Amino acid sequence: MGRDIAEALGLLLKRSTRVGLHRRLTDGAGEGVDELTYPVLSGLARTGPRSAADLAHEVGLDRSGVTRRASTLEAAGLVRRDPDPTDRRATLLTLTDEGERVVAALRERLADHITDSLRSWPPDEAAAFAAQLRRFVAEGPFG
Amino acid sequence: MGRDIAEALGLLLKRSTRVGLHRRLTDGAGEGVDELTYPVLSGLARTGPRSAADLAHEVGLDRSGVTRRASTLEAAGLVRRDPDPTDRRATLLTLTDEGERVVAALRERLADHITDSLRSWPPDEAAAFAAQLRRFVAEGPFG
DNA sequence: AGCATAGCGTGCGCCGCGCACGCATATCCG
DNA sequence: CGGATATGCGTGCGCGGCGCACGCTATGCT
Repeated sequence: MGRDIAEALGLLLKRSTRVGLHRRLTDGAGEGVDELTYPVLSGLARTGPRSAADLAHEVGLDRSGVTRRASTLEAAGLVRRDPDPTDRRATLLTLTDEGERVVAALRERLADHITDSLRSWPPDEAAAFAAQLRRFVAEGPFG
Repeated sequence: MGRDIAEALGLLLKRSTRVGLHRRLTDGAGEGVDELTYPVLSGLARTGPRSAADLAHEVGLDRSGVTRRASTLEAAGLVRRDPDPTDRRATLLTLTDEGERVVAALRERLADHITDSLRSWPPDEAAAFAAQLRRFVAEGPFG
């Protein structure tokens, strides 16, 4: 039964890599945001202002990569570099209002997409599935 | 509610990219198989012998990439290049017995991993979740 | 004060990837 | 039946992202 999940997961991932989901999601989403910068943007929205090193660990990328992507986003006006008030070495990456708006729009777009694909499901089943998926991810094998 | 799924999916994907899941899965799995070659191996196991072009479309990669990865796997003795009997231009990529064994072992390893992480779930809930996940992927927004 | 440590940005080298070319074969059409 | 076009394959090339390491600044500990 774990085998069923593994198989479904495999298929899901096959279509959801950077070149799949993130590329399609961010296609035509404006200046500076693409399949590479999106994870940074999204991670930042998820946890609020964070240091580059923190974000790097979160995204599973090298710190330098996060820095560079953040610079792209900064140039596009979606991310701001604020000095950390408690540590003058650190700079906190923060979403600008525009950045917040963009990421919110993208998330809504994805959510709509998913909701739409669940149109034919009984509502209670869909809700149960959502809850279980959340739980699976939270407890899941990829913690 | 699609929003819940989207969020969970985002978290899931964040940890399941090539550098995450596939890397950890194939770590120490033997010569020639790593996070890059695994998708080729796995896709081949899923659909049987196929041409490189077909596989490329399946994996969402350029044909040249598939060719190169297949060469790696061939050198490791996991994949064989058979001439297509119906078309002398084409070469069918085929898993060797050793290749079958390796991919089976990897899948079992992943399945065990997942099953293990569902230990605390009521069995019927887990089964229902597996079925729903399969359905979601089949009908899903990333067809 | 002084040394070890942590955070940041940047230059460098590696490597995967997409593009395009050349070659072999197959198919189509006159 | 034969030339033209199309398809499949492997490979060379250039681009670009990424990890590593360096230099710099700031911090903390003794």
